[in-house]
Amino acid sequence: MQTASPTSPRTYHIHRERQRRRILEAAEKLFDEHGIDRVTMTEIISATELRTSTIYQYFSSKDDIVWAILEVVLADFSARAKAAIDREQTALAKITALLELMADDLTRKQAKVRFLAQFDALYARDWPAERLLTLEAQINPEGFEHFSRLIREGIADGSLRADLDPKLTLHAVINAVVGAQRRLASLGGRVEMEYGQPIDKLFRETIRLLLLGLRAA
Amino acid sequence: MQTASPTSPRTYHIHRERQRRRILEAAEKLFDEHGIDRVTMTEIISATELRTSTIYQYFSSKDDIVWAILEVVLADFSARAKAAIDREQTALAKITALLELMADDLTRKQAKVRFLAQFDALYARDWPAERLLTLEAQINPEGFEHFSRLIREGIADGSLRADLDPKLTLHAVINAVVGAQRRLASLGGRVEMEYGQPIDKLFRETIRLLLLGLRAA
Amino acid sequence: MQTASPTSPRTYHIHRERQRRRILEAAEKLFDEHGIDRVTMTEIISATELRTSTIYQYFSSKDDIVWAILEVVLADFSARAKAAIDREQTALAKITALLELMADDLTRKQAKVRFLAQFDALYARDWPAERLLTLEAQINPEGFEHFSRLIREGIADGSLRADLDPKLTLHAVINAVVGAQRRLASLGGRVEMEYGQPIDKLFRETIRLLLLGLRAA
Amino acid sequence: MQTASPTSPRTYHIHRERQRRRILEAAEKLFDEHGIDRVTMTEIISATELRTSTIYQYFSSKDDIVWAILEVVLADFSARAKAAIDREQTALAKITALLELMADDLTRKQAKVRFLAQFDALYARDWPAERLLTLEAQINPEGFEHFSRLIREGIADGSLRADLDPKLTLHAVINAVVGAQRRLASLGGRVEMEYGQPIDKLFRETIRLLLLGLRAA
DNA sequence: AATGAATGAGACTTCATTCAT
DNA sequence: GATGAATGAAGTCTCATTCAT
Repeated sequence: MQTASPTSPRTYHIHRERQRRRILEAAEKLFDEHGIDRVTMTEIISATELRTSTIYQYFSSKDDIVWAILEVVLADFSARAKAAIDREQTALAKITALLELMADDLTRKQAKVRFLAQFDALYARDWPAERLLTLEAQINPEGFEHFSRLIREGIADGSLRADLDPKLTLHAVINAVVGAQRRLASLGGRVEMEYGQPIDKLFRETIRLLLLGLRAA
Repeated sequence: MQTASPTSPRTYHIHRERQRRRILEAAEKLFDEHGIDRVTMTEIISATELRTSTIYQYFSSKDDIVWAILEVVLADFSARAKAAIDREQTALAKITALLELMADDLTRKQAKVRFLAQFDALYARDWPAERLLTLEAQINPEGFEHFSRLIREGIADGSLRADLDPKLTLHAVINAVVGAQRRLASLGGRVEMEYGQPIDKLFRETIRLLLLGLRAA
Repeated sequence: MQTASPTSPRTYHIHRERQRRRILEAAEKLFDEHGIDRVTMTEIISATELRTSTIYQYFSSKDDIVWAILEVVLADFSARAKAAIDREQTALAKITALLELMADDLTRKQAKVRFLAQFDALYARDWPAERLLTLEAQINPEGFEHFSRLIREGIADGSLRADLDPKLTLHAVINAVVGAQRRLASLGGRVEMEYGQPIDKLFRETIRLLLLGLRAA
Repeated sequence: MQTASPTSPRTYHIHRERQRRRILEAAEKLFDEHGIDRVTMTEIISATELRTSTIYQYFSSKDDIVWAILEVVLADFSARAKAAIDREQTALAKITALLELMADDLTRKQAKVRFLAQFDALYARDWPAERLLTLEAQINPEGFEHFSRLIREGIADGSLRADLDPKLTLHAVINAVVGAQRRLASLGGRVEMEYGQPIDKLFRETIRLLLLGLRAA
């Protein structure tokens, strides 16, 4: 697919950016439909209407594409999470807002959650852990420090139980919620078949119980 | 690789069973070390010291091997779960026992949990959901009926909060706990790196919070 | 499939013969359904309810089975052909009877004709021509001598054109008729689709024209 | 095997076409020497001096190659047949020309005839009949209509017997002639051994008799 | 006579990626 | 920047047959 040949450096840049995005979108769609590891470069290429070798001018490998998508998805979530948290006052309200955001995403952006689930599974053994840490640090420079602080604030403001461990509790909650959310997104219709309950009801019940567990008596 | 030649029909059967198990064990080990989808038949074959064609006399495909392992793992867990639950009296105690069993498995049988995590991820899009349902039905004929009953009993015996939904709550808990457990097993050392906390502490904290959420006030 | 263990030599023989026939029948059915070369030993074996290695006690190879079937089919046809020819007086009537027998077989024993077609195709490059010649000599010791004689008789009795070549004509006719018959049997429904005419009408028209060509004016 | 590197789009196309033909020729030669089904991809590949994966850039499967050869062979024959027929005036002369063309092919292009014979035999049960019909329609859009017309013309111009059936006769003749021709090509030397007559004499005698049968008295 | 187990020798493809222009 | 051609390296599975009992 020939695009009008660009002339100025400015046009070059715009063109390149558009192509890049086109590739990413095609890949994301395919990843969601068939699973990351079951999508071949050839498929991405034909969905993009570029030629095989052209794509390698934009991304140096299939992994590169996956990571580029991850970056976008994580950055987007992180920004929204920050906004949601900042809108609230008490620590409990902040945590609640965060978890509710995840519930919304499960309903409204299920494909993206599924992508993250696949990413975890596939890459759990492959990457040097640093690569993800670097990416996270870059997106969310504060890191997990934030969590400890939130728990301490909550104990202080009386919204959370006093016996929680600042360095542990919120990590445990996040892990469980992320695990639950991604499992539901991955299994999709299968869970509903097995459990006889819609995905979002299940997830919201999980959140409710965890918050009950966190809340000061 | 010639094994001592069997003679009677009885011996035949024993021999066959032993070979089968040998294959399964080799495969399981490899799956755990490199990930189900990254293990090739060729690798399984050379780990088994059987010839290619011999393996196919026992299992008709790689998938077949995966499902056979799944069956063993699920059956084993199911039996232990039943035993653990039966030892307890109140509903809360039963649920606690179940979750604690999962914590034990995470510590002591991490490889198996990781296998299950990979299975879910890989097969989420592949299998006809029925295949798993059939397998589960066969292993645990009672199915999820049990969960509803447990919640009802717990409300009755005063060990659980009165506002729980028998058809929903325990399913949500199980999904969250399974999601958390498998995520921890999959990510392994990476979680510790990221969260600065050992896997089992994180998981036990998750359980503690959920039980707090379930418990009658 | 265990058959009551035979005791006397007599019983042995009967048993062996029955097994042999069972194998042959199963194979012939499969050959017709899927094509000789597409049927595997495994399929024949499971159709027979014998064990893999048992079959090799009866036939030393797949080829062996094919040839054994061929023998039966050819012998049967040869016997009927001889009978049909002997019933007639003039050479033309004898030839007509022979061709009509082939038309009957095309209609009533299409599967067998198809088998012969496949045999020709498959074995055209494989066997030492002698093997077939030997078989034919054994079934029909007179061989193609017969044909020359028939033409000569026909010229003498005035039923055939005088300008026919005893050493050539009937061979040409037989080749054409066999070619036509087997082609129709192989292509089956496809010919009807392509030509819009039923198989046996096509074949009988072929015969009619050839006989018109042979007949004295 | 690197071929002189192409440059312009024009050159690319020529290069591609040449490679394609090279593959087809190598395959056809092998098919003729050993039989379609006994030739493996590996053999075709090493005959072509291309790498495995390169071949698959040109043809997606062995079947694909077979069909591509078929297309060429049929198109070539069809063109020559049309030319031969168009050169003649009476229907009988046209039919004679067609049959004589087939006799020439049997002598001069025996390998191609053998290919067709094998194709029929091998694919008789496999293809969706439509695939061949489509191919034929594309090569010879007029189809079998032509045959009916020829017979009608011949009856009108007095060159053919009046009692022929326009919808049947020529189809029957073609089937017989094709059957005879392919059988002779397939069995090759074997026929001569069995019948003591050279292939082309046998075939020409067949034609002569059929034409005698068709001709007005 | 029957049979369980084993296997050598391949068959057909697939896929991410690179090179040269 | 775009692209046509090429490819190394695997990967999964099949099948007729034999051997030892």
